[in-house]
Amino acid sequence: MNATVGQASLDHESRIEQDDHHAVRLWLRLLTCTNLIERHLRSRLRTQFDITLPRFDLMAQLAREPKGLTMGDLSQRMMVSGGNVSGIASQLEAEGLISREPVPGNRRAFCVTLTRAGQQRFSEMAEAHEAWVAECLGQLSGADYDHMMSVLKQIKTDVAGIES
Amino acid sequence: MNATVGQASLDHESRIEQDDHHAVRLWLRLLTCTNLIERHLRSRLRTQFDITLPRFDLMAQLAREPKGLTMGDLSQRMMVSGGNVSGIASQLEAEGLISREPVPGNRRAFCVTLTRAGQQRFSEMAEAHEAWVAECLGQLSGADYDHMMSVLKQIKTDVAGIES
DNA sequence: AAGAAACATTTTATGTTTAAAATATCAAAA
DNA sequence: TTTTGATATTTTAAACATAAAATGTTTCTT
Repeated sequence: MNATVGQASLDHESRIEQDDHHAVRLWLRLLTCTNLIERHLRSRLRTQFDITLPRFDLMAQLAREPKGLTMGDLSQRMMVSGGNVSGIASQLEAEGLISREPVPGNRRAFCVTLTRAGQQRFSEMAEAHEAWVAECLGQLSGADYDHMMSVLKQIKTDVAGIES
Repeated sequence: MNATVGQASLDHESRIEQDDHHAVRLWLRLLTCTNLIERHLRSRLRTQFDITLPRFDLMAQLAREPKGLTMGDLSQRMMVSGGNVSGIASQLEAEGLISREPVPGNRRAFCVTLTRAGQQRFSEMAEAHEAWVAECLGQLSGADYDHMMSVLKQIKTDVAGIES
């Protein structure tokens, strides 16, 4: 009894294990893809603009918010630790690409904005960056694109819902 | 002329720009999802097993190849630099979880394998790890799963095809 | 065999990232 | 007021990551 190993004969427990394996396989592929693209973008940013991905990322966040962001905002949006933002911002400030000015009503916070030079520099990089990303993901059909967006949104929700 | 801004009236150039924006949006969502999951797994590995993700990753590669792998193999499979593997392996070796033995026919290479303790330890971690991943990705339907796998495969191919 | 080239790994220097401790500020209650 | 607790940031220490140089081994050519 129970000698058949075909898929139809799998008991509940085995099916769960099977699903777990599937999930891991999907996770690994997801990770590999993301790493590949990230590595590609990182390398292009370095060779073409002599900038690192984290620095570009910080500038991108600021470019979206002309009124500026606090260090904490940046940390949250970039999903990295505060100490990390602190270091990256110091460098960008030293290069004159961003400015950190005190917030009138709150002496704890800094308001970080792109300087004029930073805006200029970023707009050049952003155009190239968009093209590089399109090179990586532009082959997808509209349907594939929509499907990915919706599935990823669900994953995002699922993960956020897990109690830590 | 050309006053209409509806989607149907977009010229070729605008449509390309539009697609580029779409690609960036998909890329950012992909990145966010991956980071969320990676962060989650990293944190669980630390709290439950007091191990880092790179160390777990190295052990996972070895667990799949009972005959062992060389340092170069590990570097390639983990997609990190050789020096990096060297450092991580040293630590795992010091903890007695892996062993590095010379290869009979090739005095340049080392054959890295899990020790018995390493196998034991890894199998405990792997079971938990699978469940955590399933927690993140297990809500997807079979169709969603298949679709993701195929789209990600295509992306992988596309990116690999870009001349660096 | 001798030399050149490729290979496998480690070491070194530099930089990134995180968690946690330290510093300083603010807001509200006793 | 002053204490408490929350907030915003920086600093520090440890792990991780890369590139490039150094070391030793193998293979290929001549």
